[in-house]
Amino acid sequence: MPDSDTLPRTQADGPIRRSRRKDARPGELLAAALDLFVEKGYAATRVEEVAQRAGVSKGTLFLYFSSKEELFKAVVRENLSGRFAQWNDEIERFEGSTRDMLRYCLFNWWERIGSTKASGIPKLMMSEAHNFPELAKFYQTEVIQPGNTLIERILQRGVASAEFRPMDITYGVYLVLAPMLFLAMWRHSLGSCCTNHQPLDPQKYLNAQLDMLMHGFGAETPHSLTSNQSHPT
Amino acid sequence: MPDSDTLPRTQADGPIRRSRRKDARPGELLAAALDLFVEKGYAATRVEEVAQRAGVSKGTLFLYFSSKEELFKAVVRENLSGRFAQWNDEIERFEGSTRDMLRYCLFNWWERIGSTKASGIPKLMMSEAHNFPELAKFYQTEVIQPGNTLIERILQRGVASAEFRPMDITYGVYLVLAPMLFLAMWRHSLGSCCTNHQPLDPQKYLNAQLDMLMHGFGAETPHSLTSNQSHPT
Amino acid sequence: MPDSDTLPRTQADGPIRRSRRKDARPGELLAAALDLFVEKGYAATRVEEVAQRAGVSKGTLFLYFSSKEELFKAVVRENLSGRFAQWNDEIERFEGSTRDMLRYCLFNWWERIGSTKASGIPKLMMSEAHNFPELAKFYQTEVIQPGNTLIERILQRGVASAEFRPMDITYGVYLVLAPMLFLAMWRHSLGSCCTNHQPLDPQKYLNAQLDMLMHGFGAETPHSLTSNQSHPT
Amino acid sequence: MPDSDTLPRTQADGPIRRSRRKDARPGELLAAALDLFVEKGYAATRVEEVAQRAGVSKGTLFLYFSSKEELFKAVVRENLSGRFAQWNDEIERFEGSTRDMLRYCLFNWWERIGSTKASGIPKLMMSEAHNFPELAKFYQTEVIQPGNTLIERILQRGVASAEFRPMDITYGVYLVLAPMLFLAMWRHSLGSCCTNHQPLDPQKYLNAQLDMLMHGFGAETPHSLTSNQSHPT
DNA sequence: CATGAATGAGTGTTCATTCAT
DNA sequence: CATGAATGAACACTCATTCAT
Repeated sequence: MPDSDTLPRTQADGPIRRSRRKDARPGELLAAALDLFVEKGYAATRVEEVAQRAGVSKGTLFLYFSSKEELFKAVVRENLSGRFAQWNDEIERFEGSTRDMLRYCLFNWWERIGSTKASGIPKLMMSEAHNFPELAKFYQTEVIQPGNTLIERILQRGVASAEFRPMDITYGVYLVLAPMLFLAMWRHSLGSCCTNHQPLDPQKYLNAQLDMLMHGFGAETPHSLTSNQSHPT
Repeated sequence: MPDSDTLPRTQADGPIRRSRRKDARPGELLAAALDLFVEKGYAATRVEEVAQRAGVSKGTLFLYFSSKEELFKAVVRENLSGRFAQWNDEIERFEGSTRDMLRYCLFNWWERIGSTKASGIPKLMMSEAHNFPELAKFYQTEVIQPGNTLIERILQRGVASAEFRPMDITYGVYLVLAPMLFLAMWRHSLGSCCTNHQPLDPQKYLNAQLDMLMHGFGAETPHSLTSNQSHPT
Repeated sequence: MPDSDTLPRTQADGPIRRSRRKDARPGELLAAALDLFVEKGYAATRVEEVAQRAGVSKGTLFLYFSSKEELFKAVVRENLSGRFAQWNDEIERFEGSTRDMLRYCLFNWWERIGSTKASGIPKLMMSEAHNFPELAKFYQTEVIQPGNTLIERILQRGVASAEFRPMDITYGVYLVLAPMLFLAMWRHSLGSCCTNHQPLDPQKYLNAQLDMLMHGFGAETPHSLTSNQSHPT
Repeated sequence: MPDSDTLPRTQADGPIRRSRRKDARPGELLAAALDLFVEKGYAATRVEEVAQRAGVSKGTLFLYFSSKEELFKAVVRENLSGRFAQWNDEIERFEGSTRDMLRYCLFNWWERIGSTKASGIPKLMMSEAHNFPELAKFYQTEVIQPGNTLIERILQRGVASAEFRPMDITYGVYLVLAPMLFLAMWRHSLGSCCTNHQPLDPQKYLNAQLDMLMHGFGAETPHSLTSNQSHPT
């Protein structure tokens, strides 16, 4: 799917890449970089290893990305921030109850982000934000703020339609965000190794969190949607 | 007294002697290391800085810890002195509603762990679990499982007393855990830098989460405990 | 017309063909290279920048010059097209006092060489002579010696006509040469950056030097201190 | 001689070197650095080579000098700028004619700077000033300005005592400076290779220049050609 | 025991050079 | 002929680790 065609290019489109016909190279590099960044962290990832995994030389990498930092930013754009435009669209076009919208959002996030390697990026940022303030600021602007705005809209819609009770939206956002980020972090850290007894089924986890949110946000329906949390997908 | 210095060593010299009589030095080193590892992550922490903060030379550090990796492991292990025994006691002795018990637990955790340096340990584990699987396993058994058990007990008490509706306890635990860990990590990473607009007031955050849990867990009270979220402390 | 392309090559292919029929390309490259070598020095000049300024690709540059070093040598050699023949003519035809001749020479040099890009060549040679001894030797025979001879003739003319007092011509040449070369180098280096206060007006500078030479060379001066220059130490 | 004790330390005294008893190391490094910088230029000199020539490892060099740039600055301070204090003293204490003072200065400069490797530094700066504006600014402040001031004082003294005729001091400085710098540059570039025919005897050269200056600066000469310096073009 | 000087492998980045198209 | 994508050898600088004192 030509998702990337609609990506909003926030920077001058990669200072280097010129020819359109051979975008395979940057793509492979971005994939390799995502893998390694998520696996080893930003600092511990060596650019040469990224290049090797993409099957090119170190010099070639710098042909497409002017620095390690730009490479990372490109990874974030490719996997996270570049998708908000589409998501905002989907939210705006969504017809149905805000509860369904919220459910749709969570499970959609899970499918497109949470269950993929992309969910390693938030974990990475949490781990390394302190050491790379430039990247932290970038992430703040490109991911956190759009994400928060997205959730805010949903909550405001719910409050406006009287589905949700009035709330402090700022902390309402955290009520939605925390479970998602926790899930992402868990999968990429403690959950991925040695928690073999009870592997935390994401579907069940998200259903539980969603059920909880419904009750918490719910305005009048006291003990309602506890039955059919099954994910429609 | 250095009696043992004159005794013939009957055991093969382990690479690092952790003599018990002078724990002052290792203690200061471990404290300094905790600070720095939490603040900057494993890779970005320089052993020299750890030594400086502990007031000793780099060489001395290596006298006590044979490598940076060993230092890191020691830091994590050292800070896992189980407080769970005490907490389990407190829980068992607790008289009052399970809702109050839950509230007590969260705010207590915040005061004793979340708001202190100790909350850096979970952050460390989340960040570095991938690179130190043995430590992760250790953390799993020493912290995760006891913690989960503690929360499980609370939930089971609530269900038993019909305060909480029946639930899948396994995922109920995550409903409680996720907001706490998210708070701890957020404060140590993205929340501490460049989120200048709204610094996430922990009290408000925990109240919101608690309110949410109460609604979610609540069995019959549809719109109840929304009044007294004020932290008793 | 590419006739020669179809002819069998009777000579061993030199690594670089410098065909005369399309000197446009090498010419532009040499001009661009001169600019950049003078401005930034040999090491700091990137061949890609040279190619860009000449409007061709990096690969094309290497089509004409087998290496950066060869390019540099070509730049220096190319710009040593002896103007000395013409100057010698002018000097020989010059009618007037030798003082005027000397003045004419200095200001003429300034106009044709010193103030133009050509003054970059002496700077290049001074800067890089150590790294390119062959070039230095070449420069020595092609520029230094003819130049010295030219100045020698002027001085000898002055001495012959009794305008100048007798002198060791060899060092008299340096008296004329030093100020000129100093001016050329100064403008291309320290004088061009950060000497913001007083940008060294070349006219004034040359006038001052010339005035000095006139006094120094002047024959009639009564109490010339030419006797005891011996260094006291 | 404890020259260095009187050096004005313009920066916080070398951020690293702490123990006073082992200054051998920095000294050897500075000597090696001077050698190589002069021989190969700033950019082309590899710090590892400096370290090797000093008999230490690359890491050790960075123990004493925090960067290549600081190393270079230290070399300049050690060999040039650090000596102005002493020279200014000598000038102020000098008793005798200003002509003798000027002669003393030139020959003294030759002995202490011109004839040593230190004279390679001005050449180096001329060659690389464009590429390292930081260094150029440093050199401007630490060497050129003090040097100019020193010469200005001499000239002003001569004018004040009526030994020298009135002059534009700014360009008078260049009259003194140009021959010295030319000599330094010549020795380190074209003069050092392949000019084997006539090796430019520095004593003779300086005497000739000095003689010239004396005549040029001389006050009493009756028919000074100061009138027609106007450029005929 | 404690030090801190010394080390050298490793990291991000640059750039002359090559070569398939 | 001309291109520009690809390369890999360097380089400045860092930092965990060692060891003589």
